[in-house]
Amino acid sequence: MLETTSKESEGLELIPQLTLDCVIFGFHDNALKILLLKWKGTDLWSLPGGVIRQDESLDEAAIRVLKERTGIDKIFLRQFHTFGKVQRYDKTSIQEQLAHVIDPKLWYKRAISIGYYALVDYEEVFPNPDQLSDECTWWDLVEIPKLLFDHEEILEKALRSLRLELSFQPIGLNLLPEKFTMPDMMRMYEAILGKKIDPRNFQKKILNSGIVVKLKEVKRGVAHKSPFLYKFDRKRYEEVLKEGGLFFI
Amino acid sequence: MLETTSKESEGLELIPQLTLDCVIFGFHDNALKILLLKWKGTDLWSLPGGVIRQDESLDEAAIRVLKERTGIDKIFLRQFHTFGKVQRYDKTSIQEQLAHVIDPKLWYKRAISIGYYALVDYEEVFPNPDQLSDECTWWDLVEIPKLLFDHEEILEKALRSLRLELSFQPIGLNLLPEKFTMPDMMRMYEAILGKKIDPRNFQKKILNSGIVVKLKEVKRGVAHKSPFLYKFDRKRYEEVLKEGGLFFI
DNA sequence: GCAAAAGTGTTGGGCCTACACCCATGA
DNA sequence: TCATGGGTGTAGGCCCAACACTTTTGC
Repeated sequence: MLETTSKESEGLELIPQLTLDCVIFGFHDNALKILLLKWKGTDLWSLPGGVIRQDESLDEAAIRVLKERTGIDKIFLRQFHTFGKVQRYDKTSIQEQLAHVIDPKLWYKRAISIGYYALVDYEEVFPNPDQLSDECTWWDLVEIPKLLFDHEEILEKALRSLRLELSFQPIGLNLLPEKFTMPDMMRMYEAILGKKIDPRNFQKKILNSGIVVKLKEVKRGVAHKSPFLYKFDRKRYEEVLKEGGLFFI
Repeated sequence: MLETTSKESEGLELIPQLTLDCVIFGFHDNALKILLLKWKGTDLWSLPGGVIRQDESLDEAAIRVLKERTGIDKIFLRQFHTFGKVQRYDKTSIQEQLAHVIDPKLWYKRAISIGYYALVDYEEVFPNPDQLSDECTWWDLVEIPKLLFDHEEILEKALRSLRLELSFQPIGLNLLPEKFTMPDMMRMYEAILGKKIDPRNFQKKILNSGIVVKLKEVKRGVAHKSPFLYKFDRKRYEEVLKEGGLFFI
């Protein structure tokens, strides 16, 4: 999270003391992944973030940040919380650690940050560092390093919100590729919820809801039995979303 | 929602362009009520709101606003959304309508507002207008007048969030008085959800959850059969909250 | 042929829904 | 005594959870 005027926004009018942070979720290798930035010349990691211009809405700012970091612009995005404690973290320590990147005098005395999370198709993302970082990398949820600022708290809350949303809405259209297998989808749910699911019950439930349709193809080239492919039925998916159709797994 | 430096905060350092709006829910006469302010010398209504001081957290600011309007300081409070479109409403029109109260030159060109909702015990509230309004009054949810700014949208979203929360958590400890009857509680649920509930099923469900205990008293002085009184079992209530115990009605 | 993952059905229990009549009280 | 709202039980269905073996494929 940038809490200073960054190079990319130089000369543009910004909303003072207001920033945003994005928790970008992807799914790969049967694990939930999160996109993190490594600060230049350090081994310090944080969530991607940005500032808000006077001429863009909060949602537009979040979309811009996501586009910059991932190359994707059609994105599932949710604002989940605004973080506004007076002392969100130890600023002095951060200023020292990042003094070689940002002049300590440029930090706001206080910043409020709006938290967004996004679900993206891992395969379509081209991670792209910003001017203050020299790496933008996917991290497995269970291997996340220590994060700067209050980003562990933000991540925690994003994950809780995602799990809640998953509990009463279909999710996944944005996390999975166009065609996917039922075990893929199930492992996505397992990764998000952090628990094992019974494959028979899962399949019944998903098929009953009608949000996916079975294709007349199987996935070839994988070892063992070839799994069927499915795709989302977008119309039905939207319907279930609108109904607020309960959807506990 | 104040979008200018108001008298009450004169001389205090504020976070620029950031405000907060509160949807304060109460329950009375079997109806869900909302606290609204009438702007001085007008018949224009809006939600109570305020600004955020540099030395207070967002939550503290919300608590301060609630305390000022209701006199209550132990309050059930939820941050539910941050509203940040570039043009949240027709500013020119608002500036004209309120020109006699606020110098049009003092308005921010744009303000972002953090939405909170609160559940309070109607009986304990002493509604108290702020410096810019001459009335602070409860309104029945189904009789709400047109609201200024984008406050109808904010109210709408607050209600959706409240209903969602009601669906998977116990609620009501803060809306009902110390002792209440089962029909009271049921009508509170009906008022929030906007639909009829079967009294037998409701009672079973609530008693099963263990969040209330039956007292050895009945409510006297009401016409017709005397209903039993109940009170919340706070310990069990907190437990169910933590479990995230599902709680659909 | 063997190892690994995919695919698939049934049963029991609990929970939710639907539904109607009697009772106590104040007026 | 009457009108009004409070209090209460049961039966059916649906959904959910638990559970294990066969099939297919690549190696």
